[in-house]
Amino acid sequence: MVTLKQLAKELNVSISTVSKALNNSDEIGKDTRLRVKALAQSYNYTPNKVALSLKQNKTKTIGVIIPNILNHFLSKVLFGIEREANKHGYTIITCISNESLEKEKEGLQLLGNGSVDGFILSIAEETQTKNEIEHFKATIAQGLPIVMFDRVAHDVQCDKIIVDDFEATFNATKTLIAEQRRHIVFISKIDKISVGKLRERGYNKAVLEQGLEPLVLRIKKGDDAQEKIKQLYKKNPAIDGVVAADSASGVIAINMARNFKRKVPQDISVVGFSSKSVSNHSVPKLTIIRQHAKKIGAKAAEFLIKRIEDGAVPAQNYTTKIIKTTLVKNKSTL
Amino acid sequence: MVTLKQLAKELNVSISTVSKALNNSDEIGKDTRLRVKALAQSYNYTPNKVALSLKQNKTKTIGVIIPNILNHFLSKVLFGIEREANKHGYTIITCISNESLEKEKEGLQLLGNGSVDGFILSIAEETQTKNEIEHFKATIAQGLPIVMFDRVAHDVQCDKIIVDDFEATFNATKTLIAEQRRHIVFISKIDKISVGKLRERGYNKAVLEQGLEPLVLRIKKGDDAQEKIKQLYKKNPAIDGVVAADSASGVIAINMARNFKRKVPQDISVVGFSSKSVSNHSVPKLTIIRQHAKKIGAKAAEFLIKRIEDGAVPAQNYTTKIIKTTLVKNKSTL
DNA sequence: GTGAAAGCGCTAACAA
DNA sequence: TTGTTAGCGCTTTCAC
Repeated sequence: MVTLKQLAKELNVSISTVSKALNNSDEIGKDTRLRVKALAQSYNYTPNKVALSLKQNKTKTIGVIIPNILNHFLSKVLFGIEREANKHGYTIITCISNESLEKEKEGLQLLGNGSVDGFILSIAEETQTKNEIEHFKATIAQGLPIVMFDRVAHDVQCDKIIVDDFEATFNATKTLIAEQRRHIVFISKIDKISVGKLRERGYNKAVLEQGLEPLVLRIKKGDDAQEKIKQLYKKNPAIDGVVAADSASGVIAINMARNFKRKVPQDISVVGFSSKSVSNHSVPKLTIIRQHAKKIGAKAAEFLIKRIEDGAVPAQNYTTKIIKTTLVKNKSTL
Repeated sequence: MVTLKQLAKELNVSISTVSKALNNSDEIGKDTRLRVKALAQSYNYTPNKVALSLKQNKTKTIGVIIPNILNHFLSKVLFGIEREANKHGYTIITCISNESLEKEKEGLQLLGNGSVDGFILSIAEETQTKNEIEHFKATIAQGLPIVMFDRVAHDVQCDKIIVDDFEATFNATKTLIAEQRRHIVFISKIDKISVGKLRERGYNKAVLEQGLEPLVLRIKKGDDAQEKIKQLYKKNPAIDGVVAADSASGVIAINMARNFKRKVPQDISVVGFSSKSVSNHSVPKLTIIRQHAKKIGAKAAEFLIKRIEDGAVPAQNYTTKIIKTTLVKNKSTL
C-alpha cells in the first residue's frame, strides 16, 4: 500500500499538502492539487483504514454477534444488516456465539477493544436460560451502543427490534380454528428461547380461548424430528392442524402427513414460521409466518448507525420496534 | 476505554513502563509490575486493537467475501472459517458479493485498505461468467494473500480448496445405474457457475458411458422449482432416477414424486448435493452428497493464516486441496 | 498556498 | 529498573 509519505516524497511536497489536496481542501492550489491527485490515482492510493480509525476514533465497523449462522432466519437478518451497513459505508465483523454465553462475552470483549463502533446482536440460548445481562450493560457503559434483535433482553436499556411472536401464533392458530380445526398441535424445536416461549403462549391462548385441548410437541436437540413427528401422528390420529414454531418442523409435518394417508390441507392444515425458500421444500408448499428477516436486519443497522453518528447523545430514548409478521398463505392451509 | 496514558498518569510512571509491565517484560520490577497489573485489571484495560494494528502492521483479521449468505453451503463454510480463525486469534469481516462482480471488487477494495491481513473468498457468478480475474491478481500483488474455495479461478495463483464435483456426480450417477436405473435426470439450479458445470459433466459422463440418454433440467432464477419438476415428471414418466446439483432440487424431487404416485426409492431413486439438516426436509430423507462445508472453511482459514504468518515468503508453492465429498445414503436410494 | 508539528494508542530501541 | 523518543499513517491547527 502506498502512503501519503511516499507520495509526498515523490512530489517533493509535504505530507500535509498531499493530504489536503486529496481531501479537496481549497487551501491548496489547483495545479498542486491536480498533480497530487494524478499521482495518487496512478498508484491507486487509498487512505489506510486503520490509521484513519485511530485518528478519528471511529472504525465505521459494526460488530454482529449471532447465535447460529446456520439458522436461516438469522443469516437472513445478517444479510439485511450487511446490506444496510454497506449503504452507509460501514462494514460488519461477525462473531458466532454458537448459543454459548462464554463465546458471546468473548465476542463483546474482543471487538469492544476499539474494533467496532457498536454492536448488533441476538442473544445466545445459554445467556437466556442463565439470564445473564451484565456483559451487555458493561459494553453499553463503555460507550458502545447495542441494538438487539429477535431474542432480546428486556432488562437491558438499548434499542430493540422484535417480532410479534405471541400474536403471530395466536393469529395463525385462530386461522386454523376458523377452518374448523379442533385438534391443533404446536411443534417446536425452540422451546428454550424467549421467542419460542412466546410463540407457544400465543398458540396456547388461542386454543384455550376456544376450549380446545393444547397439544405440544417439543423436539430436543439431537432428536430425529421426522421420527418424533411420525410418533405424534401415530399417537394422535385426530390431529387436523399444525402450528410450527421453527422452519423445519412445518415442512416435515406436511411431508410426513402423507405417510399416514392424510391429505394436506384437506385433512391437516399446517402453518409454520419459515421463509419463502424453505416453504418450497414441501408439497404442497407450507403456509408461512414471514418474519421479514432482511427488514429486521436493515432496521437494526439503521438504528445502530443513527446511535453511533448522533454521537454522545446521552444514551436514552431507547426504541423497541416491532416488525409485524405476515401470514403468507400457501397450499398447506385452506 | 482506558488507555496506557491514563494508567501511567494515575500510577505516576511512564507509558512505556506500563506497556512493558502489562506485557510481562522482565525489564520491569516485580512490585511495579504488580501495581500496574492491578490497576489495569481494575479498569478492565485491554489494548486498543486499532492502535495495535497500526503499529504492528497486521490486523489479525480475515476478509471473507462470499456470493450469497443464504446459501446453506456457503454459510456453513463461513461458520467453519469463523471457528478456525477464532482458534488462531483472528476475527472475520464479511462482505457479501451477492453474485455481483462489482460488489466483489468493492469488497476487495474496501478491506484491502489495511483492514485485513488476507482474504478467503468464493467467486461471484457474474465474475465467473465474465471471467474477470484482474481484481484478484491486483490484491495478491498488493501483498494480500487470497485463499479461494469452491468456486475458484484456476488462472489466479493462490491457494484453493475445492470439492471433487465432477467425480461426486459421476459416482452418484453410477450408483443409480447400479440400481438398474435407466432414465436418470440431472436437475440443476446452478448451471451457470463452475461447480454446477462440473457436476453436470460428471453426470453426463456416467450416463453416456452406459449408452443412456442424458436428460437435464435447468431451473432458472425466478422459476418455480416445484412447477418445473412437476412438468418434468409429467413429460417424462419413465424417470427412475434423479441427481440434483443443488440442495433444494433433490428434496423437491422426492416430495413431488409422490404426487405422481411414484414411490421413493422403489420407483425413483434420488440423490442430491445437500446437507444433513436439509435432507430432513423430505420423506424419505434425501440421500446426499456431503461437501463437508465446515471442513472446507476450516482448511481455508488454516491455509490463509499460514500464508499470513509465514510472512513475506515469496508467494509460491500454492496448494490446491480437494476435499472429497461423501455419499451419505439415506432412504431416497435403494 | 504550503509546511511543520502535534496527536490518536501502542511498542521497542535506546538512554539514563 | 525506569523513562525518553521515534514512528506506524493519517488529519488538522497553526505558523510562515
